[in-house]
Amino acid sequence: MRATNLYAPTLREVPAEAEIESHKLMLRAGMIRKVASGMYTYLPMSWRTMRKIMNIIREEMDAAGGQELLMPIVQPAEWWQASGRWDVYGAELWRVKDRHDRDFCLGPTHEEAITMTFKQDVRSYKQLPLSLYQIQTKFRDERRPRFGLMRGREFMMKDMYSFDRDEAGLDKTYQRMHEAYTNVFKRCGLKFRPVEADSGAIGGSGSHEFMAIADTGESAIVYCDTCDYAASVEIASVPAGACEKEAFGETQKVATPNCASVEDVANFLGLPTSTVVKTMYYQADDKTVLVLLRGDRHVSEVKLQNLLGCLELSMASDETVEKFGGKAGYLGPVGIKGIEIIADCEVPLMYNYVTGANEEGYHLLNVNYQRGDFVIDKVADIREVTAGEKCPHCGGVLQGARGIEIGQIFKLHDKYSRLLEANYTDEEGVERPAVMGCYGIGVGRTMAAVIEQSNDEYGIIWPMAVAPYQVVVIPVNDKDEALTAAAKKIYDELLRAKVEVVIDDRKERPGVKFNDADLIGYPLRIVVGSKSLAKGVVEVKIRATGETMEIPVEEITEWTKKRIGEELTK
RNA sequence: CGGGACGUAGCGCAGCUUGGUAGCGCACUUGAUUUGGGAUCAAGGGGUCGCAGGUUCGAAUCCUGUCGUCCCGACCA
Repeated sequence: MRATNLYAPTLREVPAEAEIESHKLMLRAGMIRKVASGMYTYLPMSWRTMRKIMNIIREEMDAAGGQELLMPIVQPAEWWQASGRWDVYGAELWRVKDRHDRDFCLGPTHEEAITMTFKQDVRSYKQLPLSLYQIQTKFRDERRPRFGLMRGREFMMKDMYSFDRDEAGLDKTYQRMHEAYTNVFKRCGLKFRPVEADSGAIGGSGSHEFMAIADTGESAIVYCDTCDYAASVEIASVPAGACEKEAFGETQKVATPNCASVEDVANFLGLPTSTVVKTMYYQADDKTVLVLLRGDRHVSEVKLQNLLGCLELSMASDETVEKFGGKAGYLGPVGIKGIEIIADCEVPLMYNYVTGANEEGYHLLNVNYQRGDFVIDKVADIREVTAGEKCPHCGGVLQGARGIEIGQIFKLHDKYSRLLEANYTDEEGVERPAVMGCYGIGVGRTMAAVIEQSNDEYGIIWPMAVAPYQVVVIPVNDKDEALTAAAKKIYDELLRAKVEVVIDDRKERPGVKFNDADLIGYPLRIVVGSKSLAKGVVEVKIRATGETMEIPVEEITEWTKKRIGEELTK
């Protein structure tokens, strides 16, 4: 490709809308342009990379027994009503009507669609197991699209669905997909970790998220430094440690003016926040519950929602709180009746702690559940784990990190096959629902994650396997005919050798070409200059390491092919 | 959905407080010189100031509404 024809409109200045490095670089390198919030046009450079990532995914999915198909983006409302998700999915489901006023949605995922496909044609255990996948545009009307391709409303996703006869079969398929995902992300050059995760609105249990490690990641994870345990903080579970036994102190009401937060109270009383028990009212669908937690802990709303089995969970309003006898900012469990009280596992083990007095400006000291100061209806693990705690598997120390969720695998079991009646007949002639799994990869997000992990002050540093082009050839002076002819010859030879190469034949000064080459991130740069040419060599620069070397002109094609081969098998 | 901010040329911004008919840098076009890390000079082109009302002799500027965009939070495969 000649740079004079290449549609890669680079920018010197960063558009004001971009916040994180991958978004800025994709805009600056002329890879994407925004159409509306959360919707982008993929210009040729990003689409080449997207296609490479999709092909890596295809190869690994096919190797793991998958077969590619393509379902419609638009799906009838009836399918979603049948699975119950027409109501459950909420405002994120992008609903549309046709001219007859019939309801449809733009597919955010395809469990219903694939299950309906399956049930049309699969009858017998002899047809199982079966794994089907597609790579397709998905729509989710996100509340807050952000960070460019990281969280779009329209995005590219690979989604695979597996059908097995039983749980044992699903376990095998799931494991195989776990390995396939590991291969995909390795080949993309990512630093990543599979973590135990919540299965969310999709339903089912048993799930791993594949997290690309990056400080700008939206998800917090913990991982063990001595074993392979890793989990999202929302779901990570560490057993509550017993507290040192203390004698019950006498409960006292103390004035704590203007101390409406745990931190204020602890500072005011000169105590650590871990000696406070905080009280929160949550609205779970139509029901209000009271939640108790050690003062320095955070509620995992995921765990709480799973415990309560509710669709919507949010903090209750001040009016609701007061209806139950609470006083916002000074909440406590003592004397509260008529509401379910849920305590995190740590709370019943604590002694002599501080709670609100349900009276503005007052707290209680030396409160003890074990003495019967208040009641608890349910004890459960409802808190987020923090870095520094003990690994639940091996006792090592948990480390904290942030990650970009680039893939997730779920065990769906028979949730959809039962609801949509996707059954097969076994050897005994008994009809059984197929046991399903689903496996997603965000293609654009994977591309963004690669950039997020691999860039410097000059631009993108593409791993060879996903670079839009592998090599750029830069003639350094467009007036020197011998030089441009030599560059053209090298370019033609590389093309013949099936190298993905761009020649920067623009009438620009060398500095402009070098800067664009760094910004776009070609893994290899071949510079043809008059001084080196006089010596019969060209200069090669490796983008990733910055190292430069001189290669004789007649060897450059072979050298380049060899180098690309090495990079691709690394 | 709650909180905050911003919409002026393709991009980055100034002008708005104190109303007088729009400006800077980059990019773009033409010519000349220049050619190993974002050149120089000269001459050009490009904007219903997001949109709609209102106030005023006069609105980018003041008022009201509306749409869009971004950030933080909540939420989310």
